[in-house]
Amino acid sequence: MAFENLSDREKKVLACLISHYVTSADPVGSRVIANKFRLGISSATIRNTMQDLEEMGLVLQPHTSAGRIPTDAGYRLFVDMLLGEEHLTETEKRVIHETISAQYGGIDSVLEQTSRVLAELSNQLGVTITPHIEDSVLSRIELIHMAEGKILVVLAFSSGLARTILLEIEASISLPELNAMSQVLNEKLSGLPLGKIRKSAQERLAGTGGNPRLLRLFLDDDSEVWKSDSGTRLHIGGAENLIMKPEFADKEKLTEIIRLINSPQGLIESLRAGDLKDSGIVITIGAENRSREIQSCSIVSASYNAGETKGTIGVIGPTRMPYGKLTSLVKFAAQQLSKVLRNR
Amino acid sequence: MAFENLSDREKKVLACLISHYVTSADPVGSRVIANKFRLGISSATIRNTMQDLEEMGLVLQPHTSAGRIPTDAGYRLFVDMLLGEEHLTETEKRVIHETISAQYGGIDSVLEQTSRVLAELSNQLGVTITPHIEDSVLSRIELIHMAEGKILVVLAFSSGLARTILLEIEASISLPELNAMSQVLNEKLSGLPLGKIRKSAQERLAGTGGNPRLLRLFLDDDSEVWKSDSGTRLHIGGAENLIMKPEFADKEKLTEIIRLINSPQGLIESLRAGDLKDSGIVITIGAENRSREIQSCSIVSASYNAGETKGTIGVIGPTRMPYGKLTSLVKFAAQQLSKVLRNR
DNA sequence: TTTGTCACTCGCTGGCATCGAGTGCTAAAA
DNA sequence: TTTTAGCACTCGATGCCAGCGAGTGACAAA
Repeated sequence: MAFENLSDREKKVLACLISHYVTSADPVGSRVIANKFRLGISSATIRNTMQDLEEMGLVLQPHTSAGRIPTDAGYRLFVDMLLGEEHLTETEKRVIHETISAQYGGIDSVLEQTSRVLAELSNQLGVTITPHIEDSVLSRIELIHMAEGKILVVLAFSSGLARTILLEIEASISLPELNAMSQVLNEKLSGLPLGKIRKSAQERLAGTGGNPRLLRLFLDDDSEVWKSDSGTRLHIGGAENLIMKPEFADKEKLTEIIRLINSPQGLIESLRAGDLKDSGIVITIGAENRSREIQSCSIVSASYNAGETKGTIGVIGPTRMPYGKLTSLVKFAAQQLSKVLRNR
Repeated sequence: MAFENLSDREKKVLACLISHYVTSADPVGSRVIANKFRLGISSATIRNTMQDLEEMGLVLQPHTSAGRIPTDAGYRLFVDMLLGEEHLTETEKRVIHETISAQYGGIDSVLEQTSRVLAELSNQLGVTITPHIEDSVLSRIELIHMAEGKILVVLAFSSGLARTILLEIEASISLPELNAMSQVLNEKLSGLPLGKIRKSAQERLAGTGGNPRLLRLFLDDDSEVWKSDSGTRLHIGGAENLIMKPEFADKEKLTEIIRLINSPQGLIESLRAGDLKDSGIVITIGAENRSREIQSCSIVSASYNAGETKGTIGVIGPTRMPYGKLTSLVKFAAQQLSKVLRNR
């Protein structure tokens, strides 16, 4: 759709309408725009313009004799063409900085705090995903005998990330066997990215001897050890922020989104979807989302760097959200996060 | 309060009232009880009885000319004296059994599944806490060099539980130094329960030499390594179940409880409180709860065994809950969980 | 092309009467 | 003495209706 031929006035009216609707949550009438934004045109003119916008599918009337609200397409146009950068206040920057940096306890703790600060400052859902280790390079693998039949596998990645997997094995494994296996794994696999290891472990480890039962745990294509998502964690903060929003006055809707929060697989995909395209901010509006349950919501997300790999953070809320503000927020938080993780 | 002198009839009426109210959520009138439960007495008699119950503070009227609803004290009496064991259906037992047993991926995954199945079968919040390792005996401690300035500490407990802590240290530590420290720690500390280690690490490790910077990480009273709660995790399932309950029609209430779910420290304490007293089922009703935010809710909880230590599982919902059913449910789930964890 | 004006639409609000579930009380019955 | 039937009364819930007002579309004037 070629919306470039929107007149200047049409753009302005759309922008004002969205800007007002985002805070009021009520259909916006021509008079409100005329009074609040002083565009130098009368409400009657604005009415005509709004009629045009409606024909283009950018706004709609919930019912006759109501004001207009933006459609998904309206938001899209706004985000693509009309979005002005909104700066964060110094206070906001400071809060983000302090929250994200002053952390002990590893990356998980940092990400949890980040999701909270995102939620708090946006008054939406704040979401963070642990780094996607698919392309992370394995620097070292350690096997530790925990108890009879239990082996702890520690994967250390050159990005500084660690992942532990507890394996269970029926056979009893002697310490020398374990050490031998550990050495073999390091020789054959370290220096390779995890994704490659998963696909080629079978060939690379074939014929290396060692305890066959133990070996088998590392060979399978779907071995727990090499699954890149097995340790992926999603932190979600601010679920309470959604409750008060009029969009979720309907309990069915609320139920749906709360359920979504608790079964995060789909959400992880939705959030990561943007990563591939771009390393900057990705905004997904309403029905553009893949999973049906979230099609009345928008996502503003960005990637952060953790060593050589990337993770995703973002904000989720109803399509009626302050895109400009959230863009700055998410961008700044992602930068801070990358900075903090680099200094580790 | 001596409620033993309740007449047989009063007990019956209270039990019927609660039983009906639990499913209807509406104040229960005398006529409903007379018709539904066929006690052989007229509604007028029941009215008189209910008046007596109200004087005793066991039921109350939300407003004149409404039926009665149970008070916290009413539920308490019901739970203590009138609770009949309600058996689970075979289907329910099977679902629990299958969900809890067929699990890979360590105890965390099992507990998460457990919280979900509890939520699903109870239609309330299902909650599980990881085992309380305060009294767990350390069987082995391993130090692994992850990256420059990063050391992974692996604690293995004789119960078969493992915990990993990522430490950061400014100094660069050589491999021999690390191994030496590891050996010292094992010699001095293994065989001791974690709680004791925390209190006495300073004395026990004094004068053992080794890299002082490294050593210091294990000496502090509040060292991350020995904190028994640092790895405690709370799994909560079924938040969506609460939304539809009339008790949470008030958005403020709902907000409060959702917020509680996301900041679980208080919840952990509330849930563990019962553990100390008893190894069986603990039922905490309404205002009996410590933390204010949860005083309109009840908790049905039980301990499970994980080796020599214990954890807690439970169900949380409005005081209007089917205590009999939930008791059986939580008890059975705890048994299954203990069984599964023993076979690991 | 823009603006002022006006008739019209339609959701929202508040008042009012009605309904009915449920009670407490009293007097009769057991 | 205890239970029951009957009855007047309370009070929240429901439904209806009128009035309000925000907002529109259309049209004629600027």
